Amino acid sequence: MKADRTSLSDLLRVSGFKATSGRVEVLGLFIRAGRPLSQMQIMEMLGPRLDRASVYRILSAFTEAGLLHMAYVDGRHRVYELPDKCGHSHCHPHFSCRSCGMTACLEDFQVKCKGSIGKGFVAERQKVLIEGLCPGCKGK
Amino acid sequence: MKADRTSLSDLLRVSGFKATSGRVEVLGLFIRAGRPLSQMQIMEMLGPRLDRASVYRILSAFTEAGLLHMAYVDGRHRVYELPDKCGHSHCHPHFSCRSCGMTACLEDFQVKCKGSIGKGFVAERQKVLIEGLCPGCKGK
DNA sequence: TGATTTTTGCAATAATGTCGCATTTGTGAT
DNA sequence: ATCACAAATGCGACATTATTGCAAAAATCA
Ligand SMILES: [Mn+2]
Ligand SMILES: [Mn+2]
Ligand SMILES: [Zn+2]
Ligand SMILES: [Zn+2]
Repeated sequence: MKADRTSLSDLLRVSGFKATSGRVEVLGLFIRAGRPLSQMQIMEMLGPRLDRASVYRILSAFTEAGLLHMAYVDGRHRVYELPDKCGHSHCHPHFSCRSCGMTACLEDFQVKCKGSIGKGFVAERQKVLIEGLCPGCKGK
Repeated sequence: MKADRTSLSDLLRVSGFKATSGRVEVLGLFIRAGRPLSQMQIMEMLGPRLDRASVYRILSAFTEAGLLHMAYVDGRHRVYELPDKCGHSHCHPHFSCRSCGMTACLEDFQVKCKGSIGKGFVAERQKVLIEGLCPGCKGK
């Protein structure tokens, strides 16, 4: 995925957005990071160049437009990511380290659901989170 | 599970707690409800008999002691439940209706994870949430 | 009952997210 | 390049959820 300013601006306009500098920066962050990001992390990376409210509005707008997914909720933080690894009904699983808080996408991890969910229920999406220890925290 | 006041008090003391009236009431609510509950729901059920801060403290203390689990996060609400349907490494899946917000425990639903989670990672717990429509909301 | 320790209520504070509104910015037409 | 218009932003106020300090109250045990 190209991440230069022009490509980002084009992508934004194709998605129906004005290519404002804030939106270009936030989208670029996600593309360069290649991992889930929360509003707080984005603020830390961007510094005071973008207002808190604007970041929230950008994340909501991007999510509504399908440019981002809400990957999972980490404590009180909502964590977003590019949806390139997700299908319509299946957002891929994530891993979260209980020691350092590090998170990762489990792209090659398969989750099979067995059994009926119940009479009359319609399942549309599944969210799977694996908690444990990351390699860095494993050896204590 | 017996839910009379004496049994509840004994259970609390066995778990290392003083059997205060607030704790007896909260634990009794969970046992009688048989479903996940949030702090807000507890407050609504108990009325002004117990302070907000006390409910938060009771939920945290119960969870730390293993008397409760945090079942899942619903928007901004943390939802707790008795851990009687959960094993050490496997908290059973839950269902959440995207229309009415109704939630349910999927006790008979099995989730099989296939594939390695990755070199060096240690998986300790899995959290699975199925989103969709409940029977009441299914027919529109 | 009285001594001891824990828990509670209350109010203050924190953390996260939302909203209204004046100002600024991006865009497309001139 | 400039202009006009719609859309987005910054800012401050507000909302909601959760946490903390501390004096008062309650539970436990001798
Ligand atoms: Mn992911
Ligand atoms: Mn459950
Ligand atoms: Zn770690
Ligand atoms: Zn429903």
